[in-house]
Amino acid sequence: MSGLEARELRYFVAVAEELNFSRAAERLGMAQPPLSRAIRQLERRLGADLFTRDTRQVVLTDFGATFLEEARHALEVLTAVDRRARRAAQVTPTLVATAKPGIASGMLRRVAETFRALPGACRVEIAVSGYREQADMVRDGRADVALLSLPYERRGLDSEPLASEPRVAALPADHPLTRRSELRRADLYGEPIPRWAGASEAEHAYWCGREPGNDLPPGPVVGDPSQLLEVVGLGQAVALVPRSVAERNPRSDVTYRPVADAAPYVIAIAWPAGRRSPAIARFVFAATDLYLDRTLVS
Amino acid sequence: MSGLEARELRYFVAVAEELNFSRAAERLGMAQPPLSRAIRQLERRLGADLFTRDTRQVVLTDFGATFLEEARHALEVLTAVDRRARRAAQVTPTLVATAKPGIASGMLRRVAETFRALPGACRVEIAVSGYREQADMVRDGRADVALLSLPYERRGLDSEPLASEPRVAALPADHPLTRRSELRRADLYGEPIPRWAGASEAEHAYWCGREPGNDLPPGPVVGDPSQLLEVVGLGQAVALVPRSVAERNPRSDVTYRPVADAAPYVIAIAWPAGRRSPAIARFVFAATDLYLDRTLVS
DNA sequence: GGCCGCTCATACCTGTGGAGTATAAGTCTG
DNA sequence: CAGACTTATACTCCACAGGTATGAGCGGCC
Repeated sequence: MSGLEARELRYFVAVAEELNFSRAAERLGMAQPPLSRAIRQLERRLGADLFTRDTRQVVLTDFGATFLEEARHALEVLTAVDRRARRAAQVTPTLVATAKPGIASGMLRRVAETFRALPGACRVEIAVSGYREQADMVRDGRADVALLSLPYERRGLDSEPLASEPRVAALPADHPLTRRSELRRADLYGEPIPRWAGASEAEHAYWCGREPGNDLPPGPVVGDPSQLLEVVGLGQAVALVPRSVAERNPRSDVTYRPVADAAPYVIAIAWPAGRRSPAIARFVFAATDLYLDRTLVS
Repeated sequence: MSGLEARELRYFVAVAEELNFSRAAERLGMAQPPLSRAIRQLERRLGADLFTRDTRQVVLTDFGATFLEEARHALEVLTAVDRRARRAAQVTPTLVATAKPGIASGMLRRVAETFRALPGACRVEIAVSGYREQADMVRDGRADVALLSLPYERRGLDSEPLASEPRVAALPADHPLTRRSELRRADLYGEPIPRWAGASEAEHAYWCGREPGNDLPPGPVVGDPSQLLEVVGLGQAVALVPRSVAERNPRSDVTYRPVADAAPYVIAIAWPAGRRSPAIARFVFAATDLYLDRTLVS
């Protein structure tokens, strides 16, 4: 009756990931028998087996597989709460903000300055984050707010768009389309388009300038803008990039052309869903006050 | 180092709600001293006090207040995981679906029928739910999916719009506007408009036919459609209602008129964010297959 | 085929720490 | 100032998380 305990979830996830009680126990810094017992107890409490195990191998049941997602989610929330609380508990409470490297870090600095000028503002720390890592940092509590670009994975986040800029096509310098001064999305259909590493279907569709669900042209997988431009320069693909990226990366082997009907590049501020602490609220206010409804100038 | 435990959060929330260690302990079915100790320990682990207490009264610190929101959220997720897991563990796994009473329960029955015809479908239970309670039921795990109407509180939910119908103005029979055969939103500006009990600003703005943030006319608070129509019939307010509500409620003291530019009434299917279990996926598929892009006929 | 190596389960023991009881100590009230 | 309320402290206790030793099932291998 007493409800799930976080410890049980941590144990279960470890076993589910290792699919081996001994290794999982080692990872948890405990012995194997109590771990086996704890899992049995969890199974009794839930009312169904999580694993089918013989002495040779352990596999998740269907029920175990769905419960694994649930358990991971609950633990993610729990660690995020823990991290944010520990940060808020410090003698000098610190708001951690993060942004994608590049343009947004300039925006972020300015938002942070505005925030610090507000009454009741606290210390702000700007955390560096890898490409596309911002949303995860907010979700797992390593950061309180993030500037990130659409379309990002919104699950578990509240957000507010701040600024946008048009996207342009990056074409190999000798591509036939460079003869036109302006393109439309449809002109790129059929061209290979790079896929961002780890991008979801919806994100990839956005970068291709298409609606999700359509067949998407295959293309090389890239991890950052310079890789992307390299791939374009080599003639292996075409791509849609924010105009500011184009302006900061003039290359003789890449030609940029406006795309009239491409959805703009949007930068939004995001924070943990529903967690509008005073500090976060003030920071979001500072950001929207500075940028809302203004077009991003490169 | 070992991370937050659910038990600690339950204790903390109980004390924060009672603001009294003895009563909280009683509610938790335990004695007061261990509860005091547990809270002290939690405070040590987090690194700051949650309460300021003298022997006469207990009050939340600022830190405690923000942590209360966090703790409630984490516990909500945890209980939801628990409830869904226990349901999935049953010998006959059962998907629980809910909807607002009225039109949607008809839709829900049909979606459930379609779902049951799919290969691999499980048992479906249709849960009754109070007005505006559907989203909460999904969030706290009492239901797996819900049919609800926009704009609902999206936090923690994924959703897909299913059907829509136009909204019409409900006017007192002797109101001057009844002389016109069709209205526009602006015609209602300045009229008192009922406020749904518990509605957020954004929701209220939708029911007023206005953008959020504008000044909203004050009006009586109502809890269900019949209350709302009563208030309109008495001449105390005007309101926007879905056309089907108008058709099912002919009243001599209320006159309905189309409103050309009012945002339509939208019914969506919602499920726990990111938790796309096979059963939920199939149910959402059944719903979109039946209704997507069709206009709701009363 | 019998041995070995690997797994998880069972049995039993141990110690930590969560929870109980009794009581002190503080503060407001009449 | 006594009494009614609080929460905190000091202890005792025992449940249960966790450890150790060992059994038991299943393959692979010489």
